[in-house]
Amino acid sequence: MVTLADVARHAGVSSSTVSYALSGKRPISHETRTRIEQAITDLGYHPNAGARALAGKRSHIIALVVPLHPQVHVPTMMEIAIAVTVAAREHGYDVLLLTNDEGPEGVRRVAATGLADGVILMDVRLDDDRIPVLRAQEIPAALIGLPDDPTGLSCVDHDFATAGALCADHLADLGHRDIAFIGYSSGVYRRHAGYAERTLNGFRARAERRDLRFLHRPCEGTYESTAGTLARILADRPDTTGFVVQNEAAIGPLLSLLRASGRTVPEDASVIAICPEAMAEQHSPRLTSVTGPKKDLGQVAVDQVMARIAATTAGEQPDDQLLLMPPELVVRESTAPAPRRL
Amino acid sequence: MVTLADVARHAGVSSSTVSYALSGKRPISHETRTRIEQAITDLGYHPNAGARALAGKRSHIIALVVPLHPQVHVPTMMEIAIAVTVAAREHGYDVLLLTNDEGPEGVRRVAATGLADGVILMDVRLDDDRIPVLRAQEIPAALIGLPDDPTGLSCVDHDFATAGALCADHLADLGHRDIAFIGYSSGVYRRHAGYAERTLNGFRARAERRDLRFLHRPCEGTYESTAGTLARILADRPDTTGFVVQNEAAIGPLLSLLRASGRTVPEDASVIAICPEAMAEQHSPRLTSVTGPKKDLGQVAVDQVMARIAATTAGEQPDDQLLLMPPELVVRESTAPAPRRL
DNA sequence: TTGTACGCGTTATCAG
DNA sequence: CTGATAACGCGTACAA
Repeated sequence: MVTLADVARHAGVSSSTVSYALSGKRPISHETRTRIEQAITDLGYHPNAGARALAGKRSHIIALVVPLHPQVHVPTMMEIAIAVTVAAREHGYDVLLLTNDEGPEGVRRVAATGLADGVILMDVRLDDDRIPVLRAQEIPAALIGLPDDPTGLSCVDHDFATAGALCADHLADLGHRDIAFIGYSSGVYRRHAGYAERTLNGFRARAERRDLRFLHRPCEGTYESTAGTLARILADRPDTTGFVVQNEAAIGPLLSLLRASGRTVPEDASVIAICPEAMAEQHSPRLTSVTGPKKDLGQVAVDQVMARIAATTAGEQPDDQLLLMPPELVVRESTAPAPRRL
Repeated sequence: MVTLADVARHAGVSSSTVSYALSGKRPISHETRTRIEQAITDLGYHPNAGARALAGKRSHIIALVVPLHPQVHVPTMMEIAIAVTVAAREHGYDVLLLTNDEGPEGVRRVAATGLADGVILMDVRLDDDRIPVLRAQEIPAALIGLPDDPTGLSCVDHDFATAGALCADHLADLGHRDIAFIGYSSGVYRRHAGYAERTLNGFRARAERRDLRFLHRPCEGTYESTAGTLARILADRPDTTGFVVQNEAAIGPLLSLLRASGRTVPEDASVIAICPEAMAEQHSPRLTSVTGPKKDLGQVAVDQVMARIAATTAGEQPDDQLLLMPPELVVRESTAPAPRRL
């Protein structure tokens, strides 16, 4: 293995000079700098990560904790994970993947051993048991999701309440009066996943203000459960003309079932989905949707941890950030004015 | 920070004794062992990862390289990633997530800096440019996928050729004569993703032996592209009664479209999917499918890298493993004997 | 602008 | 069974 000392010898300088040349923490004359660079490529030097972590007290690694049995949409999760990884690299950081089966202990472990300089938590529950660990370890952290007490933490999430409200407004504007909200499986609501509750609350509040009658139905998302859900909705409220879907998996089945029941979208029924754009574009008809912002949550979370790491390194108290990113309503082909009552 | 020396002092032993007590690399008397354990919990000691990596020459980290813009099914990818992470933990290893936008350079980087002790590559192409790097760096590696030259490497993948053959056999056994194979988007075939080609070849060979007439059509998987694909198939071969689908995204649309065209599954048309079991169960009717084995590819890949790391550590030449895991045909509700010709 | 020298926390060798 | 002690490779305060 080629060490920094080897490079120093080859370039005829001291090892500290090489170190500083690499870190840029003090000025180096143009000449010695080029000699050092030459030596580095000649020898094929790569700094040793372990030694760097030991001496520098920073591992240049952040941990990303992903849910083990994701109730959330997996591709969305993966997209965030990838965005985190790419964004971290731009800060010279690598990403350690942790699954939630280690539980809070996993977070404690990577923090206490110094394996990670910071942590990003996905799929945060309102009362999340990993949060006390973050506080106790005083490790820089960012949450993707919103716990019920975010003090001392940086958080980022979609503004799901607004997303719900946008759906209600859009359907109300089109003259729909009876709306069905098809949500995630009931387990998600029971687990107190914040996003599900917040969407529903935002929708409910706006729906009431706009004098909408509505039904909320959890749904597993399989074809059969969606069929059951839809049947119950139509039995309970035959006049339902507007559908809001938050369960990505239920979208395909729902469209299929509406068609099968003789209802044409959007002439007989309007459907609005809370989902990524790509998914909205993929269906037929293309779906009117409420979608998160362009700038990825993962990217924001990385910026937040980096800010906290920087502050901690500087001996300062990092300040808490709380970012709820506004969603956008994109009108496509699946919503239209409510049909006239017969 | 609590160090090993602190523990030693507190327990009244030398630091080397503590180190050995933890690693188990030499016998420790029961009494001192308990004193040490006591001290560790009293002080809340956690070994420092950087120091461990530096002194021990092993980081206890493996890198997992995931595709950036996955042409493959994302949930399947995520499942593998999670399986890798869990399996690695059981060996005392953590997983570093690398995306492919760093290209071969990313692999070089983590290997050369000693950040990772081993590498697992996903979405391996037949002629993959990361493989030369693995060979040059002599880093323990396992590939999920099959390159055209696997010498010096350990590989694991589904036996896609057999999967294709099983599909052909099952439909032939049921008396179908005209089959359509709906595959991944054409880009996948152009990229020489081994799995797509191998499935098709396996299917083709068996289909010819069984005197089947068949059509292969790439498909993007959106509702509209699937509609186009199906229309072309039925125009070209109106007598087609059997469908093999390898594109997960196309399954939902295909079922929907067959229904819309007045064809009942399985009475008028049989559909067999090459996909995970959960997905096959999710559709209506539940799909006859060819599915990978229970034991996860990720788990196997981890075992393979661990074996190579162990061999390398012992100064031995690791032996190459090549594991093609046999798929299973599960008959469900979507296939039936071919309809009589009218 | 450059060099010297020490410390980071563990592992492993060599004595006892 | 246990203790000293020398690496491991790099960062940085201090000195020049």
